[in-house]
Amino acid sequence: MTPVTEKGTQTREAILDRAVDLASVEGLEGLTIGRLAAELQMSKSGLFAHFGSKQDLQLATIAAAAERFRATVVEPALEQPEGAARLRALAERYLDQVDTYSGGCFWAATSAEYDDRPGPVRDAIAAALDAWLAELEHQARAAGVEHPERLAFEMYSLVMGANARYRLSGDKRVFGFAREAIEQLLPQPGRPAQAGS
Amino acid sequence: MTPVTEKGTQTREAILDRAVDLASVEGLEGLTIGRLAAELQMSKSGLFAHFGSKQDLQLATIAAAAERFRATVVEPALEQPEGAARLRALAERYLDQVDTYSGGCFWAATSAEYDDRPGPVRDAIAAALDAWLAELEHQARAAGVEHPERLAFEMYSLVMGANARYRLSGDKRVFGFAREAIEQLLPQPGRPAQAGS
DNA sequence: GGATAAAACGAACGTTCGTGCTTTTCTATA
DNA sequence: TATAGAAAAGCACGAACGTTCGTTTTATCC
Repeated sequence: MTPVTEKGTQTREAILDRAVDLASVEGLEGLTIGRLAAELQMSKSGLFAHFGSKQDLQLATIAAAAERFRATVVEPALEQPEGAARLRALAERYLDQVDTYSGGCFWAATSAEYDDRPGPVRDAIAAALDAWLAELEHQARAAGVEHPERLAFEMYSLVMGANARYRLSGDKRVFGFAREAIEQLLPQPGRPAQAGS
Repeated sequence: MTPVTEKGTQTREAILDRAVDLASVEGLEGLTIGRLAAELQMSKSGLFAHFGSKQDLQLATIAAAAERFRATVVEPALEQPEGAARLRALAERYLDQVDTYSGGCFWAATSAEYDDRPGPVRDAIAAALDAWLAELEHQARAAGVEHPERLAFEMYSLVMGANARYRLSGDKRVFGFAREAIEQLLPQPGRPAQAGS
C-alpha cells in the first residue's frame, strides 16, 4: 500500500504543529529541541535531523504558524464580502483564536521577542505581520473608510491589545471592549463615515 | 567623610539601570548574569552577590523599570490637570519614551514573555500593567467619558500597538496614527461625547 | 592607622543548550 | 521477501547557563 504522504513528511508536520503551540508559550528561543523531542517522545537527534539547525526549525515553525493563521482566521473570513463585513469577520476569528489556543497569539509572543534581533527569523516574523496589516488595510480600503492605513493600525492594536490583556489579566471583558471599539471604527449601515473624520 | 550612599547601593543601581535596558531588548530570560556582568565590566560572582538568585535580579529589574516608567511617563504628566489633558500627556510621554529607549517598551517585551509562566515574576509584571491600566481608567473617569474602562483599554492598545509596529517596521507614522486615534476617543473642547456612544 | 565588614573576584560545579557523527531500525518498493 | 534508502536513535562534544565557594581587594568606622 502506498501511503499518501511518506513517514518523514508527516513526522515533520507533527513536529511543527507542536512547535507552533510551544513557541506561543515559550517563545522561539524557549522552543528548545530537547523539550520538543521529549513532548513528541522522540530523540533530540532524530528530531534535529528534520531541520539541520535551530534557526531552520524556527523559520519552519513561523511558516507553519502563518499557515495555521491563514486557515483559522483569514480563510473563514473569505465567506464575507470584502469591506466592513470581512473586517468584522477577521476580527472575530482572531479573537476566537486567541481564546482557543492555550498559548495565545503566536505573533504577539514572537514579534515582541525578536523585534530587536536582526536576522532571518525577525525578517520572517516581520513579513507575516506586514501581510496581516496589508490585508486589514486592503479591506479597509474596500470598506471605503477615509484613512485605511490608520484603521488597519487601530484594528491591529485593538485585537493585539485584547490578546495581551487577556493573557495577563484573564479578564474576558477585553474581548467585548475590542469588539465595541472596532465597531465604532467601521462604517455603519445607513451612516457612511467612520475612523477619524 | 561620610558618603551619601554606600558603594554597594550605587553599584546595585548601576546594575539595575543597565538591566532594564538589556531586558527590554533580550527579555527577562535573555537577561543573563554573565552578559550583564561583562557589560558592566565586573565579575559574574560579584554581580550575582547583589541579588542571590536570578529571580531576585529579575524582580529587582521589574521594580527599577516601574520606577523609571513612573519618573519618565507618569510624573511629568502630573503637570496637566486630571482628565483629558492628563491622558493626552500620558500618551505623549509614553510614545516619546518608546522612541527614546533603544529597546522600546520594557513592559511590552516582558509581559509577552511571561504571560504564560506563572510565578512571582509574572505577578510583578501583571501588577505593574494593572496599575497602568488603572491610572488610565482613573483619568478617563475624571475626563467624564462614558466608558472609562473601555477607553483605558483602547489607549493601552493604541500606544502598545504603536510600540510594537514601530519596533518591527520602523515606520514612525504609527505614532501619528496612535495620536489621532486617541484624540478621537477623548472629549473634544466644545463637544462633550466620545468613545463609543 | 588598624580592625572589621562589605564588595568584588576567579575558579569550578552540575545542567542544559545546539550540533555532529555513527549505528540501528523502519519502510517502501522490485 | 529481499534490499536500498530514509528515518530515528545513541552518544559525545563544546559552550553557556545559574550558582557556590574560598580568597582578595576595597570601604567604612573607632
